[in-house]
Amino acid sequence: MSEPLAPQYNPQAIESDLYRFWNQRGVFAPDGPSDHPRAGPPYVVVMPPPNVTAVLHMGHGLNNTIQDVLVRFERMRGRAALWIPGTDHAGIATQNVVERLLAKEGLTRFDLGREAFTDRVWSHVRETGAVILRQLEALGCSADWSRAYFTFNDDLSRAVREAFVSLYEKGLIYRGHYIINWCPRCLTALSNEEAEKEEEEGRIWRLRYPLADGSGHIIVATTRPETILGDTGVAVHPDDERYRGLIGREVRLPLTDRLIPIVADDAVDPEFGTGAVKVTPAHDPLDFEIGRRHGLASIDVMTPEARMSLAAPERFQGLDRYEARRRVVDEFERLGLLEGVDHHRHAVGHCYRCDTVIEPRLSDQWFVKMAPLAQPALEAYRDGRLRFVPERRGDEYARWMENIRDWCISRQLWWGHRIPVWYCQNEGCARMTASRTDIERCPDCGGPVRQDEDVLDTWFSSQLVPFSSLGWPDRTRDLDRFYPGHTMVTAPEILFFWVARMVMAGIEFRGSIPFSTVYLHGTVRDTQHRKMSKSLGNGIDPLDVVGLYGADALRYTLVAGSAVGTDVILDPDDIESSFAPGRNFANKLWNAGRFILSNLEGPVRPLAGPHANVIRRDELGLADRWIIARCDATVAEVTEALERFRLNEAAAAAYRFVWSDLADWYIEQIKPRLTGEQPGGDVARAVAAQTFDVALRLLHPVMPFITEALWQRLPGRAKDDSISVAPWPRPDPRAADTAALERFGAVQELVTAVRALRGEYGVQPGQRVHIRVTGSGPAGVFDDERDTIQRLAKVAELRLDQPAGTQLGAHAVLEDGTGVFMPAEGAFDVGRETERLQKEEDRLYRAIEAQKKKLSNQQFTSRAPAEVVEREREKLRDWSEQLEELTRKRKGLVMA
RNA sequence: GGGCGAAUAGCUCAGCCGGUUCAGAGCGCCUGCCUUACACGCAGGAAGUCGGGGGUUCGAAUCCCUCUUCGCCCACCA
Repeated sequence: MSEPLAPQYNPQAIESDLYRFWNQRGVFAPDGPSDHPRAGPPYVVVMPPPNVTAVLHMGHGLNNTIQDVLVRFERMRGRAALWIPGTDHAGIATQNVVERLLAKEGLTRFDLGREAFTDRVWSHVRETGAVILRQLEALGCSADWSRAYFTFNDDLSRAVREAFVSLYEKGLIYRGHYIINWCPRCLTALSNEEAEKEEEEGRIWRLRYPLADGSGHIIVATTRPETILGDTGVAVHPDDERYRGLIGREVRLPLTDRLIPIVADDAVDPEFGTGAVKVTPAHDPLDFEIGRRHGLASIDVMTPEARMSLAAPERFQGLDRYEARRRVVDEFERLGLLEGVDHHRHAVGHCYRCDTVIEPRLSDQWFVKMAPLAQPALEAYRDGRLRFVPERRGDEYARWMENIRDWCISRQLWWGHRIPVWYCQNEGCARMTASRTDIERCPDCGGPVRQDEDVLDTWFSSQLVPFSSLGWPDRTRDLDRFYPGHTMVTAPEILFFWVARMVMAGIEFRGSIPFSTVYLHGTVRDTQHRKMSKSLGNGIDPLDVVGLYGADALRYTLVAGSAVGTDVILDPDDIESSFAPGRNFANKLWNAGRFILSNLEGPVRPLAGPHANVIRRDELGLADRWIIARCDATVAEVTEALERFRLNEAAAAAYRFVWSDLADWYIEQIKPRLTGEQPGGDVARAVAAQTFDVALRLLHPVMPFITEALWQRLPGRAKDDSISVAPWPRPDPRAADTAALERFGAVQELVTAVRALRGEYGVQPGQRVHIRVTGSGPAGVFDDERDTIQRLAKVAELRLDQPAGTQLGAHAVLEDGTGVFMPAEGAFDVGRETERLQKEEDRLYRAIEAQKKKLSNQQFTSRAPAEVVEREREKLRDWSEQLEELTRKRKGLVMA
C-alpha cells in the first residue's frame, strides 16, 4: 500500500487514470496485453452505434453498461473478448439537426448547396463523435478503440457499395414507381418502419358523388377529403348488391369537372364505410393497386411539402393539406353533397424523426426485395440458432419476418451514402449502371453519365456493421476470426430497423447470422414512466452522474435496476436518491477495502497451493469456514446469473455478499483476531484477503474502476497487474460447508435476538448484559462461539442450557424454540421500563378514546370528506395496534 | 382490429416451471447510536388481504378463467 486511502470514496481521483492505464496496457484488445495473452475462443459484441446527432443520454448509458458487463465477464473468463465500438452517421437525424442549426442563422441547406452543406455536417459530426467517444470512456467501456468504426467512413462506404451492387446484380434491388411514406417536412421518402403508426381520433366524411347522367349518386367515405382532387375512380366490391347496377358507369367528380368510372374490385370491403371507395392512385397504396388493376390514371395533387399542387383546381393550389381538407368539405357542404361526418379512430403515420404526419406519395424510389432475405432469417430463429432475451421478443421478430414488405431504401437527403447508380445521359441509350466504383462514362455507349441524386437509408449501412466493421468486403483476418459474433445488446425500438436487418444481411453476405443472442434491454424512464427525452426535459445526463458519484455508482444503479424485460425508472428530480444505491455501495466497498487492506501489511499466509506455510483446513474457525462457503455460493450465483443475462441478480448477489456477509459479519467477527486480542489473526487476514479478492473480481464487470483500484492494492500484485484480465473465480465444490452455514447462522440468529431485546427494552448502548439461553445451539455452537456472541451482542455473561429462573427480565424465542432470556438486573430498570411503557400505553389509550369519540360524532363523519374520515379511521387502527404491541412488551417483562 | 406483457410495502422493483430463503431488496419512514473501515455508516423497528372476482389443488403471489387499469408491438379497412 502506497498512500492512505480516503474514508470517502472519491471516484474522480481514480477513474480517468485507471482508464488510461487499461488502454495503454492493452487489456481491451481481444488478445490482451502481450505479456498476459488470452488464448480462449473469441467473444464478440458489436456496439449499437450511437447517432452522431448529439451526445449520449441515459439510454446509451444503460446500453453500453450492459455490454461492458458482458464483455468484461467473458474477458475475465479468458475469452478473446472483442467489443467493437462505433458511431452512426444517422442520415436523416443528423441532417435535421444541422438544418436546425442553420435555421438559427437564417439559412437552409439549399442556400449552402449540397457540397457545402455536407461539409458543414461533417464538421458537426466530428465534434459530437469525439464527445461521444469521451463519454464512452467515462463510462468505463472496455471497447477496442483501435477497431472503432463510423458508418460513413471510407471503409464502411465501400462495404455499402459492395452490398448495394451485389443485391442489385442478384435482382434484389430494384427501382420502382410506388406509393411510399413521405415526410413533407423532411422532404424524403421513409421506410415503413420509419413511419410510426399512432392511433388518433379522426373523422370520416361521407360524400356524394353524382352519377354523370344525373340519375342519382353514390356515397363514398374518406378520412382525407383533400385527396378527392386526385380521384380517378370509385370502387365497389363486385358482389355488392347495392352497387351492382352502377359498375361501369361514371360519376362527375365534384369540385372538378372530371368524369371518373365506377369499377369493381375485390379489395373493397363492403362492410366498411359505405362500401364505396374513392380511388386516388397517387395518394394511397390500396388505391394505387386498384388504379393499376383498372387502368386508372394517377393524379398527384400535392407538392412535396404537402400543399395542393398545380394538378389541383386553381383555387386550391398552394393550400396546405389540412386547409385544403377544410375547403373541400366546405364546398361539399355548400353543394349539398356532404352526406355526413363521423368520429373515427384510426392509425396515422408519423415521421419517426420529426413527428410530422406522413403523406403517402407516389414516386420513384429504390427498394430491396425482402422476402428471399427474410426466409433464412426466420429459419435461423425457428431452429434456435438465433435466440432472444427476453424470449418473447422473438415472436415479434418472427411476425415481422413473416409479414415482411419490400424496403424503400432511397432518401431524398444530402447526408448519406449516395446511391451508386449512374444514368446514361445519352437519350438513345438511357442505361442505368450500378457500380462499385465511380464511373464517368456509360459502359454501353460511352456517353456522359449522371449519378443518382438520392442517398441510402442510414440503416442500409448499419445493417452491415457486424462484418463491415471487420474489414468486409475484404477478406481480412479479423473477419475470419471475429465473424460471426455472439451477443447483440440493444433497445427494443430498433429490433426491426436494425437487428432484423443485420440478421438478413449477415446471412446474405457472410452466410451466417451475425450473433447468436439478442439481448433487448428496457427503456430508461422517469417516475411517470415517460421515456427520458430531451424534448420533455426529463433526461438525466450520464456524465452528470459520473461527475457526482462516479461511473461505478451509475453502472451499479443501472444494472441493479434492470431486470430482464423491464424498464429502468429514474427520478430526474432526485438524482441523489436515484443513484444512492450505487453511490452508497461503492463507498461501502471502498471502506471495507480500506479496512482489509490496512490489515494486510506484512506477509499473508496463503490459503491454498504448494506452499510450506499454507493455512491448514483445521486452522479455520467457524466464521472463516462460513465466509468461505458464502463466498463460494456467491461465485456460483453471480456466474450463473451473468450466463443467463440476469445482470441485476448478479449485482444483487455480489452486493449481499459484500455488505451483509463480509462487512456486517465477517469483518466484525475478525476485528479482535486482527488486533491480537484473540488468536487466529493470520488466518483471518488470509481469509479476508482471499474472499475480498473474489468479491472484487465478481463485481469488476459491473464496477470496473473501484474494483481495479482496490484489487491492485492487494498484496502480491505486480505493478502492471490488472483485475480486468484476472481470472474469473470458479466455484470450488470443496468449499461447500453446510455445517458451517448452519452453525454460523445460529450464531447470527442469537446475536440478532439479543440486539433486538436490547433495543426493545431500552438497554443503554454501551451496557453489557447477561443472557441465559435454554439450549446451546446446533452441536453446541453457542458454547464454541461464545466470544463472538458476547462481543457482537455486547453480552457480559452468556449462560447456556439454563432452565427458567425466577428473575425479572425480557425474553425472546429463536426459530427452533430456543428461549433467550435477558435478566433486567444490571441491564435495565424493570420498574422504570414498566412505567415508561405504562405511560406510553396511557397516552395512546387516551388518544384512542378521543379518536373514537371523534369518529362516533355524526357531524364529523357525515360532513367531512370521505378520505379525511378514512384517514382518521386509519389513525385509530394504527394506534390500537401500537397499544397492543406496547402491552405485549410490558407483559414480556416477566419472571423467567 | 390482431398479438404480447405488467399490476407485490409510501416509491422503484425482485420472487412467479405451486409447498424450507415466500411474503423480500433498495430508497423513504420511526427509535437509538459519531462502537478506532464506512453517518454515503451501525443496531433495531413499523409497513403489503401479493389489482378485483371465480376456479384447479391437500396447499397459489406462483397454474387456469374473467373483470378493471396501465404498457409494448403489429395493422392498406378507405
